[in-house]
Amino acid sequence: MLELNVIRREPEKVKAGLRKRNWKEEDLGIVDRILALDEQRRKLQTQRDELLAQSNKLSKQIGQLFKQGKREAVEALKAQVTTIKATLKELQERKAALDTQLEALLLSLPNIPHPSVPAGSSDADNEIYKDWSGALPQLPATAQPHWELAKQYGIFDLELGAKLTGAGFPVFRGQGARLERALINFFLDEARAAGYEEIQPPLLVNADTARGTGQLPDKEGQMYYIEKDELYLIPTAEVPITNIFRDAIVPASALPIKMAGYTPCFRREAGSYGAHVRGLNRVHQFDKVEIVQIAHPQHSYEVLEEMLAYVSSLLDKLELLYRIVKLCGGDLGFTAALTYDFEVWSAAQERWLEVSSVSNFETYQANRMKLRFRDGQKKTQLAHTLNGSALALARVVAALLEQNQEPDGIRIPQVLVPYTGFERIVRS
RNA sequence: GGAGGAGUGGCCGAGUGGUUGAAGGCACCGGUCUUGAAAACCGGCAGGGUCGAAAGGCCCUCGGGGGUUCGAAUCCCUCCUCCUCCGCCA
Repeated sequence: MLELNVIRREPEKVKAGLRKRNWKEEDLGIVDRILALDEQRRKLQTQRDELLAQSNKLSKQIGQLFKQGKREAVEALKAQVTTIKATLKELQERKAALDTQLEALLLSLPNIPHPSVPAGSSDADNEIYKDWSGALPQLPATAQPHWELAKQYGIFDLELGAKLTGAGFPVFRGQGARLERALINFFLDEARAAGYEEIQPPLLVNADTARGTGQLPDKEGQMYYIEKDELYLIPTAEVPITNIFRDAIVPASALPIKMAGYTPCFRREAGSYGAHVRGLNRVHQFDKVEIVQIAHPQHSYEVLEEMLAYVSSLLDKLELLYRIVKLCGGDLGFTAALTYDFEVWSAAQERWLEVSSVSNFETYQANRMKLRFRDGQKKTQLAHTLNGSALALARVVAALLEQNQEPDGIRIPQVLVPYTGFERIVRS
């Protein structure tokens, strides 16, 4: 949620941000509507507060008079307060209505893109931030996409998942399951070495938590919802981990706070069709290690760089080819100010697969969560939140399988061997 | 799931209708003292909204919501959470 005082102070900047997100001119009026509502709300509140002050004062007097036993005076004042209360009730109702309206409008406003975010309407307009420098490898003509390899080597089984649950729920088996577990452990160990506290959060969250990071109300349809208990399955560990600090005030000296956690992620997303969703390209449940940082506003972009370097180091260690893409205004998520995607080269599919998304949300999430820090004096200030996948497993597995396929098996990157306990995946 | 108990500021804890946004203690911050530190002493120390150039004023918040009352941390209703016992269970 954008800060109201930012909208008050710089409405034009907010509108410019919305334009970058390709909002139509006629929709920008929301900013003015918010300002108008805010103005009304403040007026109403001033009136209300004055009446409350009067009534509080009279009530205190009544208390004193009562002690002195002045019954008639008490009755007269009581009548006065009752009159005030009647007016007050009406004001309260109007204010509550305004508050609700204002809140709804504020929730519907996305974050303002960082100045460096390129213009554009779709992923085709994203800027290549760091390209793969070498030549893309040519696999032999016999090379298989990962879903074929999965069948040959018994790595995962989507049909079996469909039997147990439905489409998009892979069942990993044998060496495939061990590879999955190896990657999770590798990523967690790396994160710990980089100074992240390991977190194991709940996989189900309540509405307050889902709202805090911005999944509600914007992306309600993307989450699985358990109606009976009013709980949501997490689409990413970002949600519970960032919300650890919801309604918290931390000392400035504690920043940056670094946390990492492994969780399965659940996505209902309708998705597209065809080859782009085959195999592990797009599934309803996948594993991911997420890194989250809570940073001082002055340093959050340095932190973002640090996170980029960290994710790069993981991909380097896994010997995967990747590039980094800076998302354009049209592709940028609702809550992010700046996002870099990491895309890994899927050799057999001859396309780039997104394996990580690293974002700075500035104060957008913090404002919803009331996540603040206390600076030098007494004042509290909203912190910046950042997160990134480090990494999303399913697609990393897809790329690893394809890139490392050899006639007699699939080679495991050196760094993973201590985790898998085997050097090759072979036909069973 | 059943029965009982409890939820007060960063923590402990007093407070059962009238200057209580809340005693006292701990922690923390500043100061005095000290060569320095500790101890002792003095002072400060909730968040938010709103008005104001500022100083400061006013309003809201004692688990959440609603109600009774001129007035509620204190009474009533409801929901949530935690604890104890029983049941069930990985």
